Amino acid sequence: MKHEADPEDTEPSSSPQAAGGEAVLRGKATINDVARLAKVSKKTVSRVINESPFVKQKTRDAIKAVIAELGFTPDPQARALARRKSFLIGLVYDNPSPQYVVNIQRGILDALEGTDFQLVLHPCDRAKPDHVARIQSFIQQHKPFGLILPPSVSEDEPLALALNEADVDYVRIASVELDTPSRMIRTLDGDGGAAAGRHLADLGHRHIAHIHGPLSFRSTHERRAGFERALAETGLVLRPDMAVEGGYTFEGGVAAAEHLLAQSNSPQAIFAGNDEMATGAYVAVRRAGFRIPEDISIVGFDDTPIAGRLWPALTTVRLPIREMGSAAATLLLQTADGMTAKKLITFSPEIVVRGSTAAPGTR
Amino acid sequence: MKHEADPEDTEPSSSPQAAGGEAVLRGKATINDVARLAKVSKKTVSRVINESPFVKQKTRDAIKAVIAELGFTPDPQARALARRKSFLIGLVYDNPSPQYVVNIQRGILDALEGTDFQLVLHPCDRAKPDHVARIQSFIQQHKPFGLILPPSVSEDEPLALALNEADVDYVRIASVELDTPSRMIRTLDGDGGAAAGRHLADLGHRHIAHIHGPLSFRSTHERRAGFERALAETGLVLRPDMAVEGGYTFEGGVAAAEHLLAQSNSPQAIFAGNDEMATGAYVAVRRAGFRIPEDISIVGFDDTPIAGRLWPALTTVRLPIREMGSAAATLLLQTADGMTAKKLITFSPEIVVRGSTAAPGTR
DNA sequence: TTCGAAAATGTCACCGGTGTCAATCCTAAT
DNA sequence: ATTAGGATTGACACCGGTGACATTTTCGAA
Repeated sequence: MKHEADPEDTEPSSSPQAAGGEAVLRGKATINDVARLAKVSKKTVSRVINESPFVKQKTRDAIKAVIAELGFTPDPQARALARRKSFLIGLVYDNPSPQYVVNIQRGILDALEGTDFQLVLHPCDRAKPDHVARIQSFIQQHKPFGLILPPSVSEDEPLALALNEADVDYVRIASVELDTPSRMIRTLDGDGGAAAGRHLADLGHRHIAHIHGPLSFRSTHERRAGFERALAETGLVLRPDMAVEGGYTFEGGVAAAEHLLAQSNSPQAIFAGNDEMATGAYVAVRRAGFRIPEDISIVGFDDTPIAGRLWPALTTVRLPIREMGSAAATLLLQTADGMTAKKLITFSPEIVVRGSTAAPGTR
Repeated sequence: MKHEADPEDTEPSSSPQAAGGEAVLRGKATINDVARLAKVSKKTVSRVINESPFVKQKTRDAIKAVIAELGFTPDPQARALARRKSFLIGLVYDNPSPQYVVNIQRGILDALEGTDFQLVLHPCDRAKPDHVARIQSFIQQHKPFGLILPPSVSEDEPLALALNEADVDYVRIASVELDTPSRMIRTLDGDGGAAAGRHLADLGHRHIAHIHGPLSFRSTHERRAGFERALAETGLVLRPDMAVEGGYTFEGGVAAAEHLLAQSNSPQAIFAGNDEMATGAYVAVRRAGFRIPEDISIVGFDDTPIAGRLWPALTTVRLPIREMGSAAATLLLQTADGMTAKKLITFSPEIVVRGSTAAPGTR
C-alpha cells in the first residue's frame, strides 16, 4: 500500500500535493497528475511538454502553471519507450589522446547542461573487424538520440554508411570534407600547419623537420600540407628525409625525433603533428644533449594541457576542442528544434607562441 | 507500412524470422515474439531474461534457444520504465585532473563491457550550494542503477547522506574510512606517502620538503601522514616551513616550489602530493636554475601519463586508477547478482622510480 | 444565422517490459 | 489412488508517456 492520490479527487481546487507547503522536488508527479489538476487530457499536457504549436495560449499557460506547481518532469524512460528514441547522446571515440577526449566531453556537457540529454561514452576499437556491428547494436538497443564522432572515428566511411542506414543522427568532427555527407564540425587543420610553418620561418629557421601522424588520418595530411604551403611561401621546402612519422604517440615522437637528430645535418626546428609527439621530441632532444629552444625549436599541435606544463612551455597550435564539442552537441540538438539546422560549423586553429621556439643560433 | 510479422502466426514452426537466412541482428524482436514462438507467456520469458531460478530447466533452454534464434535483446527503456530503474551508471565527479577522470572512465568501461549498462557522465560543482539538489534531481529523473564517486565528491558527506535517502546504489573511491558507511574502493594513500618518504630518505636526502594538496581533501592528510611517518623512521622530521600547500594544481605547484626555493636553505628533495604539482615544481626548479635530479629530486603521486612524458621522467607513486574504476563498477553490478557483495576493496599504491630522483650532491 | 475549414483537444491503443497474485503442474507422502 | 504444498507458469494491470485519428471548438465567410 503506497500513499497515492486517490482517484476520487477529480474535483479541482483541493490540490492534494500543494497541501503541506512548498512544492519541494518530490519528483513523484506524472503527466496524469498534471492532466487531472489542469483538467485537460494527458495528450494535451504532452503537447505542452513537447512545445507543440497547436495549443491555445491560455491552455498552455494553465498547464505550465500546474507543471511548475507540481515540479513535474517528464520521465525520460517513458518518453524514450513511446517515441523509440532515448535521451542519450553517445560519444563514440576510438583512442585519441586522453586530453582530447576530456575536452570534447567537457564541451558536450557544456551544451547538454540544462537539457534532458545525457552523455554516454562509447569507446570502440576500429581495429576490430566487428566494430561497426557493435556500434549498430548499441544503437538498436539504446536508441540514442544522436552520436558525436571525433576524429579517427569520424573518418570511418563504412561506419558513416552504416549510420545513415540506421536510425540515428550524428555529427562528425573532422579536418576535411568527408565523402559521406553529414552534419559536421570542421577544423581547418591546414591553416594550423601553415601557422606553425610561418612562425618557424619568420623566426629565421631554414632547416626545419616535421614529425607527422599516421597516414591513415586525414589530419596528418592536412597539417602537413598547410605546413609545406607556408614554407613554400618563404621559398623553403620540406625535404623528404626531414619528414618522419610519429604515429601521433609519445613514443613515436621520441623515436621520430631521435631519427631526425641522428642524421648528419640535424634540423634546427621541428614541427610535430600533435603535442604528444612534440613531448616525445622534447625527450629525444634532451637525451641528445641539445637545449630547447636555443639549439632546437619545437612546435606542437592541439594545445593540450601538457603543452603549458612542459618546460619550456610548448609553442603549439590551439584547436578549441572544448568549444568544438559544445558546437557538435548543439548541432545535434538543433534537430529537436526548428529545421534552422546548420550543417557545418568551422573552427580555425591559432598558434600559441610559448617558450619552445626562438630564432636559430640564439646565444 | 512496415514489414512486421502478422498476428496470425500463432502457429508455431513456421518461424517467420528465420526464413531467409542467418539471423543477422535485426533487433526488431520483442519479448512478445519470443513468447509466441516459444509458446509460453511473456512473463516466463521475462523470468528467463532476469535469470529467475523459478523456471524449469527445460523451459529455460527452449526459451533461450528462441532468444538466440531471434537475436532478441530486451529493450533497456522498457525495462527501465517497468522497474523504475535505468541501466545507467553515473560517474559523478567534481574536477579532478583530466588524467584521473579518463582513467577512471576507462576502468568503468572495462567492467561495463558486455553488460547492458551504460556509463553516463555527471560532472558537478561542489562549490555551488545546490549541487546536492542537482544530483538528487538527476537521480529522480534518470533513475540510474548506481553511481560511482571518485575522490573529492566521495568525501562529500552531505551528498552521501542524501544518496542514502534516495533510491540509488553507489560506490565511493577514497583514501580513508568515511563517516557514512557505504561500499567503497579504498586506496592506502598513506602507504604511498611512506614509500615516497622512504625512497628519498634511502637515497640519502636529509633536507626534504613537501607540497601538499588542499586541506579539505582527505588524501592530502593521508599522503602527508605516511610521508612523515617514513621520515620519522629514519629520524627525520618534516619542518613546518618545508610543507607548503599547492592546491593539487599545476599553478599551485609552481608557486609552492618557488616559495620553497626562495627560502635561505632550500630543500634537496621535494615530495609533491600529486603529479600536477610535481610538474609545477619542475618548472619552478628550472626557472631557479637548478637541475633535476642533480640539484633537486622530485617525487610525485598518481603516475598520470604526464609523469612518463616529462624529462627526466618523474618518479612517482602509482595508483592503479583504471583498475579501481573497474573494481568500482564491478562492485556496483554485484548487487544485481547474488548478495555475495563485498563491501570494500583495497588498493595499495607502489612507487615507480624514474629519473627525477637521485642521491643528493650527485656530480 | 449558417456552414466549413482550421484550430484545439480528446480517445484509445500501444511502446516493451515487470509486479502481483491466481492458476496449474508435479512429486512425494498418506 | 488421493492430496498437500512447493514449483512453475500465466493473466492482467500498469510503468508514464506518445502516435494516429476522431471529435469538438472556434471563427470568419457566405
